[in-house]
Amino acid sequence: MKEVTANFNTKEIEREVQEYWRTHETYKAVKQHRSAGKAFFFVDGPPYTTGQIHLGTAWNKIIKDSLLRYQRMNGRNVIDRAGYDMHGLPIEVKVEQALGFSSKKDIEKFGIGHFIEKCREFAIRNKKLMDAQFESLGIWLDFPNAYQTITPGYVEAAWWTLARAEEKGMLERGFRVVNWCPRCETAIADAEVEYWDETDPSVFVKFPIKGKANEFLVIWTTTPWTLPANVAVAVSKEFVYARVHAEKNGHKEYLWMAEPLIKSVLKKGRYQKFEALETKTGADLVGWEYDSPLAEQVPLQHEIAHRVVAADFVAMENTGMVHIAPGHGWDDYVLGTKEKLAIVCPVDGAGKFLPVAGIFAGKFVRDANQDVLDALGDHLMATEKITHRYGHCWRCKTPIIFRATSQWFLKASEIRDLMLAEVEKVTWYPEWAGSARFYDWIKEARDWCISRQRYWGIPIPVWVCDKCDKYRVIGTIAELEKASGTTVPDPHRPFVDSVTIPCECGGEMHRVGDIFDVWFDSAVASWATLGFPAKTAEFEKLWPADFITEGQDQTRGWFYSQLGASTIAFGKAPYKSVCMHGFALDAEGKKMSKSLGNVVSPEEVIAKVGVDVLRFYVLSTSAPWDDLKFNWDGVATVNRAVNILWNVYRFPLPYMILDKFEPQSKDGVWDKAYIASHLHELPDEDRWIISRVNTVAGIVDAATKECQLHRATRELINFILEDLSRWYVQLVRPRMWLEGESEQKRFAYETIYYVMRRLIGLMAPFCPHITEEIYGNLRCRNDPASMHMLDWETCDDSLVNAELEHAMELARSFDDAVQNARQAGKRKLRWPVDEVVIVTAKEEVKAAVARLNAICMDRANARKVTVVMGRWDRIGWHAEPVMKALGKGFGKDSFKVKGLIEAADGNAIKAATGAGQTYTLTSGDAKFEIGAEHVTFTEKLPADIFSAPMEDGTVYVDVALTPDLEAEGYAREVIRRIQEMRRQLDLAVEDFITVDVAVADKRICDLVGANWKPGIAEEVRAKNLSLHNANEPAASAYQLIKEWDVEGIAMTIGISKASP
RNA sequence: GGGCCCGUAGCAUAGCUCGGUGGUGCGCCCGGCUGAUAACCGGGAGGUCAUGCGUUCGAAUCGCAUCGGGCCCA
Repeated sequence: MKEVTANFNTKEIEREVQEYWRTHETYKAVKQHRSAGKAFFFVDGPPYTTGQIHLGTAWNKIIKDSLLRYQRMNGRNVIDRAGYDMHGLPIEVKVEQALGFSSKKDIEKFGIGHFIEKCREFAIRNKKLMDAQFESLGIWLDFPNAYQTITPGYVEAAWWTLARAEEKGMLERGFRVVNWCPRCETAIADAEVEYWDETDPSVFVKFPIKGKANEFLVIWTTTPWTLPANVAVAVSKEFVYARVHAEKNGHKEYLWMAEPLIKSVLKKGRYQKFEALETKTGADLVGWEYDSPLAEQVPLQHEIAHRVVAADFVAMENTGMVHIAPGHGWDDYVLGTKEKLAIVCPVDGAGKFLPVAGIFAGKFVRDANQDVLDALGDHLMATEKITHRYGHCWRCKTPIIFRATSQWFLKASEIRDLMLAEVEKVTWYPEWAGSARFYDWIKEARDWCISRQRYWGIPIPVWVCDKCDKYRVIGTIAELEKASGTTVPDPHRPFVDSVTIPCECGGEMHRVGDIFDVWFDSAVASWATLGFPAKTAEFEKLWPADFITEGQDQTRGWFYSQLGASTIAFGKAPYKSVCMHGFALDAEGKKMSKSLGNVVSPEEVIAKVGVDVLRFYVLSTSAPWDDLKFNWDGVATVNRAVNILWNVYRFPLPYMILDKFEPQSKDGVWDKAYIASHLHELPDEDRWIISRVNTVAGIVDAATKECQLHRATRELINFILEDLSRWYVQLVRPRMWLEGESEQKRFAYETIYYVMRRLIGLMAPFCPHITEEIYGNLRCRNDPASMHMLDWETCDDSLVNAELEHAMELARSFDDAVQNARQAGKRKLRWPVDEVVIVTAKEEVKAAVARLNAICMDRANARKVTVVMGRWDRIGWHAEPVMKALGKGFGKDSFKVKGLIEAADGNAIKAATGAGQTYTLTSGDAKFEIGAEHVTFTEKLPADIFSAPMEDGTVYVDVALTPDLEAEGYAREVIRRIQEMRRQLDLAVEDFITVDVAVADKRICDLVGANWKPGIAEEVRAKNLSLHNANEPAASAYQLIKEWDVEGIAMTIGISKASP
């Protein structure tokens, strides 16, 4: 053991500990140590390689690390491979920006191969940056061996999974409407669409009814550019529609729309007169034919037979008639398929109209809105603006469009029930994350469009014959090599694009151009990380995962994508338990974002308070599943608690070292059995703190098992502050100062040692650095080299004494009350008091005070601490007049009587009225008879007695001084000042001094001199002490002379270090 | 528009499952200790428990509605 500095420098300690771990390969050694244990298969949700971790990412990994360290200490062989998500559009967009590209044409010109190389470099560079950031957080995951979604083996896992989907008929090639980003020129998943407000046109358009002159259907839309793709108008069967005769500026026409909406629509169209002529239900309208108002300008529209159809999604708003373009809307598409409407999409991947769109050809769709309105001419009935929520591409923020294209789908909707059944088998923390949130999300599951028309991703392993259109899904690289007769060194684009497979029909199969949705990459992580399908042994042994934990945003993300892929491939959930955690927000509960300028980075926190404090803070400040409102005050509070831990640890070290203390050990290994075998000899405070640390261990263990990390860490912080620092250390201090060999001191050392070892064991999963540092200093010669190799210890019931814990709680409550009462009586703690009395009705309190009497006396600085059951006879009564009764009984003498009652002996009045008699008050000649109705009583304390409530009782402190008490009080004042001066001279604890004390007041001087000279000399380690009455400073030359004012008495004290 | 979570002193939170005088920490004010000392400890002030309605003898807690924040969805 060595002494440690008072300046608790977390950063320095953490740097040293991490350096120690590095040079001793501690992580590896710990893994080796647990390698024979039962496996605990954890799958790291792969962060996307953006290069910069934020507070939320740090929190995520801290939760993982804490729980995994807990599992390791419990003997589990933890599969802890880290992972990174390294493909996808976000990286492509970053690289495009770096290269100054604005469209896919730029990429194709640059060369797909070159572009992918840039993306790969970007991903790998960022992965390395993030490795370092995670490791600086003390995260013990296998980073050097992290799974990366870009490796051939990983790609193969995705291919294999798709092959299973095809086998089971879950893969579908479909011409369907998808969310489409016109800038990225790719389909994007529902999950990749972000919504915010956009302002768009809101227009009412007249469609001429076939064969009826001057008669129209009125529809409403916010996307005029979809009108060139209109094929139908939808109505609700139940709604009532009306034929309206409308007149505007002398022009008359007939309009059809939902009857309840006539007024609002015609007002918008600025019609001066209108009149409903007849009504029909929607069902009656079905089958009506109409012409497109754009037939002239758009050749495509000539081909289409437009008609009215019924749909259940039509709402009673706008006109009650909905424009249907099955190529540009999801509902439209579904309806179009059902009604066998033409599904037309005259828009290319870049969002520009094709030649079939006639006059609009080449125009970008959103720019074409005005052109369409112009082209509508008289058919445009009204136009205004509307601001509504609109979808955008998650990466480039471009407003999306809906576009019917040929895509690949996994039929997730067909396995919905199986997924729901699997979700119920998973253990969720908290329970509602699964039963409510995730469950509801899966109920809505739609087919999953997995194809993207991009470059940096896992190529979809589907080869299509250019002759017979038959397709084949390739499951492994070996299979591809065999089928194609080519070696495949890298399964990425563009290389795989050039690999062809001969078809049975004699034609040649080419790979489809698409890559996977990047969410599919991480979806296969639980088996890809085990090297499956190339290797199967580990998979068979370990899969599915024992545990995963991620943020609540992953409900729709990784929790779902994994479940979907796994249910398709294996028919079951890929994880057994899931902890869903919250989001890291700023102090106001707002999302941290660069634009708001409220971002706090983990580095910033670490720079101020260190890693362990950050870890302890994020774990203790909120429940994992609640959002974390980051707050610097909270960080400072946790920092203080950790600092107190450091002080508690540091405090006994100098004494232990001075006494060459070694804890009981066997063969150089700490033997904690000492505590159990000596328990009955230990003083109560030792037995109490031993009991407490075990009780706490039980709570921490139970909480951690249930992912209640906030409860575990709060319990620990509370133990450090309340039990250790504020109580045990205060009680045990005098025993540290005992000279020479002493059993009591030895007990204190062994107890402190035990408690510290147990405490750092409990804290190790959460604060791995400071616990390692303390352990490194405390450990015995042959103890394991690292704290993290020790086994987890929960509560040892044989060391718990609930009765003693409760008794001590009462003693603490007593202590608080005494301090409170002393404060009221203005008697400092340094001054002894004669007696403290506790009045209580509870036997428990009496027993506790009897058992812990020495502690109570010491804490109260009292000569006696006694318990009175029921009522203490020194408490008197004070009578208070009841004016209402006095007025009735004494009339105009009331006020006189009031004064008399207040001045009278309350005890006497109470005795008389309590016995049913009256009490006579006299004033001059007047006599007044006081009855029970005239007075109420309050307690009256004798002078010098002050009280304060404690748990189940009241504490009374007698602060009256006797010469004896006064002598000790002054003696203590003198001692304190000499000690203060010792410190000023920077003397060592064991140094001796010579002292001269000149006291200006003769009475005080004699009082103290009579009995206290030896006591003072001993306390301050004085070889010579002279105490004399004088008004002048002592003449002799002392190293330090100071004048003091002690409670109004002038004293001059000189001290010097004595020669040894 | 829908699902889930959250709202308790200046700040951060416990209590809510299962109704019975709202605790704690930080900060603030006052004090103590002085062999943990740039440390430690005690006391005090500070609350419409987001708002409203309801159930109940009694609601922070149960129900409904509204408002605000977060995540997700349409």
